[in-house]
Amino acid sequence: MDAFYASVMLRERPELRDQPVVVGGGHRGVVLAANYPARAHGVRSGMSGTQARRLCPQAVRLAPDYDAFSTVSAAVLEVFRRVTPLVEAVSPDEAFLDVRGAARRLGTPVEIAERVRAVVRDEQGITCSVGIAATISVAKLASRRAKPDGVLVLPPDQVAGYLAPLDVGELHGIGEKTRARLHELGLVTVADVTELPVAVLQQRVGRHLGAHLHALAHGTDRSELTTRATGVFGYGARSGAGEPDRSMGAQETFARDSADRETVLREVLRLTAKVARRLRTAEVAGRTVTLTVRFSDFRTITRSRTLAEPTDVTQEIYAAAVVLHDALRLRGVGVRLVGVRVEGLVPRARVERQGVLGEREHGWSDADQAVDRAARRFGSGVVRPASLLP
DNA sequence: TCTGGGGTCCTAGGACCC
DNA sequence: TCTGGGGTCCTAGGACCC
Repeated sequence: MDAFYASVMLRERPELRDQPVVVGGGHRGVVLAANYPARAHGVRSGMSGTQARRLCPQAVRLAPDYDAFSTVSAAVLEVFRRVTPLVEAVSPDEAFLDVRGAARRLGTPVEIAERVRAVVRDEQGITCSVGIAATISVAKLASRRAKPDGVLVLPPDQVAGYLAPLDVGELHGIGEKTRARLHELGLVTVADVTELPVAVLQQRVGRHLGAHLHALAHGTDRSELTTRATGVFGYGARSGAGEPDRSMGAQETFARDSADRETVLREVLRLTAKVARRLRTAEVAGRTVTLTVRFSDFRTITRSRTLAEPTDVTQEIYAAAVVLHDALRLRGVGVRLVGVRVEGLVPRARVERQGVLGEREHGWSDADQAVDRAARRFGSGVVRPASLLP
């Protein structure tokens, strides 16, 4: 989707279309999306709201409507799945489609692309762009270059010529750090990389990255899709397609840094409850609990603990998080953000709970389930720990 | 009033096992 | 005068993506 979050918000405010509009970027926040007029002023998603306001003070700032994003995201994913079941959703607003099997039914890739674009436009009122190629990374690059509202095809015989003059940083998967490192090595363009044998690349940047970089530069990275829909507002898991997620987590930046243990732990509990609920909804449980703490100076650490068996129980995850927190002995250190993540997820059906002698017949797991039932019936947040009451 | 939140994958060292 | 080699698991950090 083109400028997804901004485009969705502008459906309700069409009069703002030609003005610079920024979604998100409130107090301590970053820009979720900027429409093209705002981008003309240099505003980009991911940029701090402060910086965006400096670049474009006249921009209209809209608060994100996550319900709308989630609805549109699911609808667009459905449009993709009408084309092919081979969909790899990479984010709420983007996916790879393997259309090799759809040709006889739906026509050439370009015809399929135009059809998808028309349906998304007509049904959802937003525009999107499509890149077509034989591999993931080249398709991704083509779609970026097709924006906004366009289609770009890169046939295999044109890939090498197209990639050659580009900066290595344009390759999908080569970020800021790796780009800088490659530049230091004298590898500035994709052509510079293709001149080197894979063994030399591996020797210079490491075995894995070297092989990956070599494939990216030659346009020969993977073409098979993973149907796991990661972090896409949970729709992948809910639709039952593909593998389960590998981890689930939640984190939040405080409105003001806090050095108070009770305040920090209250937030940890709130985040834990949220994550545990998502685990239960997805019918998975996890063994490793990771606590993330970001300090006032932005230094960020993680501490993790692997339990004897997977859990989806709020109090068990929270207990682990508290142990991790207290082991840090923060005492008066300013905390900017805390996060809780559960990894090593397995389907709950596969978890055999080990009985403990003397254990109560009913425990926290029953409490969680009761809370879940109440939430389904009366809305989330109707039952919560007393410490989280306002 | 600098710098969000959701993820995946890789690396590297140490413990542990055979 | 000694301490191999292969594997897995755990932990912490970091790069990257949107």
